[in-house]
Amino acid sequence: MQERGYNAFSYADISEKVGIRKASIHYHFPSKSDLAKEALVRYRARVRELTRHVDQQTTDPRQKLEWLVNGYSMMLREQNLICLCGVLGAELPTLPEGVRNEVLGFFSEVETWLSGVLEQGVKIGMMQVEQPLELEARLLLSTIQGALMVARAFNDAARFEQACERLISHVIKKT
Amino acid sequence: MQERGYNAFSYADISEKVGIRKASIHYHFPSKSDLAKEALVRYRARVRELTRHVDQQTTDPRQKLEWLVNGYSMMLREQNLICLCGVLGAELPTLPEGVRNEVLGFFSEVETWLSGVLEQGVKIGMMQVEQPLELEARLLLSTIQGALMVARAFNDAARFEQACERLISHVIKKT
DNA sequence: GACAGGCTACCTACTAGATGGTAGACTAAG
DNA sequence: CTTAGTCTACCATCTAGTAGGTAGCCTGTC
Repeated sequence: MQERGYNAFSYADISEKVGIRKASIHYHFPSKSDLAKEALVRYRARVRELTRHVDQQTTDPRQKLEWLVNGYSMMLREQNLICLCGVLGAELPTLPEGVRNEVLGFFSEVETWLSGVLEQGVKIGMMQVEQPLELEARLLLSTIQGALMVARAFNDAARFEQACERLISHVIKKT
Repeated sequence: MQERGYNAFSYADISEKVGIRKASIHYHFPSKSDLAKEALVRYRARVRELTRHVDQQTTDPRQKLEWLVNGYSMMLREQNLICLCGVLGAELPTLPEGVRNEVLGFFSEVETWLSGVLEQGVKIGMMQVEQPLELEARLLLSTIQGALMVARAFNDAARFEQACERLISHVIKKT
């Protein structure tokens, strides 16, 4: 799903990969939207875990941002994958409502975390933002998603890293 | 295709919309990839026309960027559509090769144009970039694509405009 | 001017295979 | 004996794509 999107994977694909029959997968996930929803719940939990871990490991806001970027960067380099919600976001009008809501929830959650990081950076005088934090956070999320997509298209993970590095360095000015 | 992506539209959908039978569409576009390729050729031509028009209308590089952003913004507001190549980029691993190449070609072409605009801005002393123009152009493209996707997800075109405005104003510093 | 051949654009009817999903039997483990 | 998990076998529907036919138009030839 993360590789091919919601509309381009099937129960048969999964059946082949995990080695049990289609019907058995339907036993665990009655409908495709159940399956996708569960995948999203787990994906969100994983990302949440990463941000929590980062929050514990450092107080340096810039480093926090870089850690998130690094997480995506590794996924891109090692598995050629972009953000699950980036893929699904592009297919949004075709998704069942429950799935759509998970994707939107993910975006909101990440934006909220990013806002918090920026707020902290401003508070300790390390960053200087020029617009409401919320808008800065949205820009960060958008660029991450777009840069992942374009970088994978060109099979060039450096594109992603450079774009994020550039954005972090210059949109958030150090004083 | 621009709304739902490559994998979520069918000949039957088109047949219904244009009022001729599926087989007749196959007469004009034998395979789905032919159809998609042709759509991309025309989409690219449209965007190329826009950039050419912009190049003729103004020499102000900032205004040029804003015109491009405006083009997308209108598409988003009026038809709820994001960039065709943004949608297809997310599905890239599932696309036939010919289609994939058109998408990549589009990205390259836009990046080249953006580089040119930035170069001109630097030359006339209106902009000040801190990295190779190419990298700045890539950042712009990535943000445009990502911001379109996220903005449509939240059904909030202002998100797209704000993100682009923010990026144009601050990544490219006026001297 | 008539007529033959070819061409364009469409049609109906079909195919083989994939899709998400279900019914009901089997099996192993507690 | 129950139950969770798997299986085989099936279903209706949709998919891209094909075969073959037809109506109308253009063009070259007698």
